[in-house]
Amino acid sequence: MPELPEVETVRRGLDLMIVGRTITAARATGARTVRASSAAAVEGTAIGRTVTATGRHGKWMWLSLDDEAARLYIHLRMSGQLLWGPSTTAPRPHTHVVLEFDSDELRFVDPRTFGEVVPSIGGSLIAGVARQGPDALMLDPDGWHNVLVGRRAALKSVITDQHCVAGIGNIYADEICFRAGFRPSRLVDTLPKTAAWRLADATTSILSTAIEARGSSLSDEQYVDLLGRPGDFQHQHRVHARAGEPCAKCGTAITGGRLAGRGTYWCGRCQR
DNA sequence: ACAAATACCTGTAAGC
DNA sequence: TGCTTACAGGTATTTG
Repeated sequence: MPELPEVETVRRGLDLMIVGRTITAARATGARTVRASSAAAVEGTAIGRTVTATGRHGKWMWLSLDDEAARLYIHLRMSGQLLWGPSTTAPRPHTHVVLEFDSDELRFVDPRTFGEVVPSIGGSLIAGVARQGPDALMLDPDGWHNVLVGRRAALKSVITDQHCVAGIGNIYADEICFRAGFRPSRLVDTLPKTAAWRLADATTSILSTAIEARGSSLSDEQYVDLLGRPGDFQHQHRVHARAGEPCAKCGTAITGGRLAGRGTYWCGRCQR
């Protein structure tokens, strides 16, 4: 599922492929994908404009366009994909928004329609982005202290809450908890004073390594990059979806369970 | 004010 | 074989 490393991989692809190019046509046929505004608003914001830059905060990414401080914000949620290729490529089911760049096009494909494309004009932040906590890659130990202080919920619940810290989802939360040595269910107000340092180190290490590996693709291959290629970081997962396998550090079988309704994995010996 | 549960979706896989 | 059910999970909303 697209979390910060997958979104960043797609954003870097967009940087290479479409910055400097002009949108010659736009079609928004998926009503749910443009539910925050309308098909006309998305198409009208896009057509005729040149992409000047790309950006990302947490799991949101955007295209900056060349006048009126216009932007197109994109969130893939769980099953969303952005795919780039020649306009002659066969159309895929569940294609909800298409941006044409002469003979190439960018397609937003999303079977489960949780994803969104949101236009913005005049430099105003859209609501979904304005509510986000600090980006997970921007947090130092002091920042982590501020995320944790005053909270009592389970650690995994806090670090997957985008209002607290943006970009970490179910997969990377498990991997970060493992690297930091804390159980996902550990209540935040029982953490030691070193927790902010350990979480800062674990998060920076896991996320930056995952970006280098171009993200994680699980068995369903829901996540692929702009050119349809899966990522490689799933081979470096230590706990996520590895119930019963030996822990890489101590050999104890990895435990699988549920926390806050989500599949959760940890080592009962290395994580406390 | 905070935390837990639920709704929103479709494709896939397991169980009977 | 074919049906039903559970599960996958991000986030806004609802409930506790």
